[in-house]
Amino acid sequence: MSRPSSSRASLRIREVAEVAGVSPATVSRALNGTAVVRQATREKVLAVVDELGYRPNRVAGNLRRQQVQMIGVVVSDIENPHFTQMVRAVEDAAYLKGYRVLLCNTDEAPAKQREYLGVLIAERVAGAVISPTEPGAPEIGELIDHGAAVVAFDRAVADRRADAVLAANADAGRLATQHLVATGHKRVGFVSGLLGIETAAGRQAGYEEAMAAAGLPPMVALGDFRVEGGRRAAADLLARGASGLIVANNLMAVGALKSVKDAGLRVPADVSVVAIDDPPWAELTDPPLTTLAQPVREMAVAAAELLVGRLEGRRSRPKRQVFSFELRHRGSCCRPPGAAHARVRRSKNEL
Amino acid sequence: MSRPSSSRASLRIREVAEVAGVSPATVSRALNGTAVVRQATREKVLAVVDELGYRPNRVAGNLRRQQVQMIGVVVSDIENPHFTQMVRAVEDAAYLKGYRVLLCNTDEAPAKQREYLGVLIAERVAGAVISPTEPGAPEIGELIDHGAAVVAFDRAVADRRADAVLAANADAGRLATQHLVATGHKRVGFVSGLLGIETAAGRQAGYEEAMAAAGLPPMVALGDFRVEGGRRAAADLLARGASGLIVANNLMAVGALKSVKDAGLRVPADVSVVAIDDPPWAELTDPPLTTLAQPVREMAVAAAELLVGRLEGRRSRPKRQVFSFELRHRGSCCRPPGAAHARVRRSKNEL
DNA sequence: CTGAAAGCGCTTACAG
DNA sequence: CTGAAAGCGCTTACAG
Repeated sequence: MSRPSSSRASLRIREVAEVAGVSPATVSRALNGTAVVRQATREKVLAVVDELGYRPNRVAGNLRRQQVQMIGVVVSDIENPHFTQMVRAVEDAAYLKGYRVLLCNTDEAPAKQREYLGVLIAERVAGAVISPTEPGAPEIGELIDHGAAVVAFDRAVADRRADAVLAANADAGRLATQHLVATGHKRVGFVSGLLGIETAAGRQAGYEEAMAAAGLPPMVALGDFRVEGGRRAAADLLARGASGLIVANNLMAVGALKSVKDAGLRVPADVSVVAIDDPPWAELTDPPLTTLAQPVREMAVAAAELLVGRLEGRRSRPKRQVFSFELRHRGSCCRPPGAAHARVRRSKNEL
Repeated sequence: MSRPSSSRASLRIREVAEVAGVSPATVSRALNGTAVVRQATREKVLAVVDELGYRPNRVAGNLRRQQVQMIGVVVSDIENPHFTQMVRAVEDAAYLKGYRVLLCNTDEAPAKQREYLGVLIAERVAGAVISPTEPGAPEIGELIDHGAAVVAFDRAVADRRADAVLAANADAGRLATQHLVATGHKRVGFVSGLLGIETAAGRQAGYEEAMAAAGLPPMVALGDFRVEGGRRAAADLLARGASGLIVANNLMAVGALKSVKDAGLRVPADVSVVAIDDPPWAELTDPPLTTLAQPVREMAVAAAELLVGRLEGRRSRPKRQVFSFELRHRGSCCRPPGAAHARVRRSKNEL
């Protein structure tokens, strides 16, 4: 049982050494197990450490060892369930390996990304998982120059030295489109994400390709990967007569569902909806949402493993892993309202 | 425009000083603005810094300054939307003040909490926002001994020197109960949280008090604050004939809704449900969920402000702020099935 | 197996 | 306004 003195806060390794009757070097060795220490000496030291409540100052250790057991996680917004899951999985893996997680939200703002990357460089973190807003930011290369292991998540980075864990975004757009087309839809609208973001562009490209292959004209409305933009874009597409909606991410799906309701329409009777991303609430909506799910957890684990692999010194050429989406059939798609169905129907009541 | 040399990674302040023709002290002063530097000198220094791509090593600075601009955020699980919101709001406030956020998930495991608190002490963080799993852990006091500002969030800590931002949990239990009782329910069940967690205990106490005041017998089933425990506990209460369910947190609400569905019952026709916590998906469920919402964002901002206040040196006796819940009427409550209604009704279809 | 000494890369009294 | 020197608290070659 430790019974720390009240002044433990200012304790340095020297005090511990004096009390234990050894040198600071021996205390360090006993504590870190970095060299052989006589059993009795070690026990004495540890007893004194415990008794005094000594807590080695890691900041000093980090400087001396030229090593910081910390990794940065850079995402647009941890409140996006996609990134929440990712961050959690990375934290788990990091924790097991003795690394800490520094959380950085960029809000898709290049300036904020740059600033946070600057912080990661300055703090000399051992590595970073980055879902870049600006994939070509020079700070990413700088971070790598400084010896950090970098894994791009969701979106590639320009620097070729980084590992990457990506999802097959074009496939997602294509699969969603093919699903709606096969169900009988001809007027399939796409609620797109922020222009210039790789995941958004890929998903849209897959959609356009599949529409072209089906001989159908594309209908795209620009969203912003957020709830409100999704609502507006979906409203636009509904006004243009879309009977099926593909929504490029989970936040915009919330907006799109609202928009359908606002228009007095019903899912799926009047409008079929497929969302890309599979948030935890997809099963809870009315009706449950058909989605294209990416294996976020697996992807995060892969990212963490790539990172830890490099942190532990395994060298190899940069790796790029691409994960597949999976269509999860739930209740938000059916045949479009045709001859047998009224085009627009009022929702029964709002409750 | 900077055109950094390829060896910028190993640059130290000394090299910069040599190139600029000044001493390291002057470079430091020019960079930090901690003392007056002649205009021309400063410009020369900054030009060289930019040209060489010099990035001061913050680990060294932290050690020298005896100050780390980092705060720890300790929660059970960032995937719980309640904590996701909290962490995000704290990160925002921290970012504005120049502090970084170290993310710590404890999974309600005292051992993990202790280990992470040990990390925060060792890293000599400036402060921490803690939603404790073990409110009496000695590491909390140690952290404060080491000069860190500590704010307890959601749950109080034993150490009296910490600030606290809490919610009126007993009120939440009471309000939920009174709402169901006023709606006509007599068999109101309570899906409780983990025994020993303050928020769980408070919410349950409010429920029991309100039931007693209404002359009704309490019906409690033990959950665990997670989805699966909520499902089991709700199933138990339904089997015992509950017509109304109060669920002690948002994760268990997901389980409780599943459980109602599994039993072939419908919300609210057969069973009314009130959830404590107001997750983002509460509006999306079928029907939308009536909840007791706490102002998480406001609470997180309050926590961050208390923290920053102490970090910036404002001393005062520990503060304790208690926030109120608000009943958000949505669609998951109505009169219990009485003479006019069949007790059990099959759900129409599952789709 | 252990200690004395150097040094990680900064910042900051101190002196001028 | 600027520089030389000390020192933050560790860890680790080096010597014994």
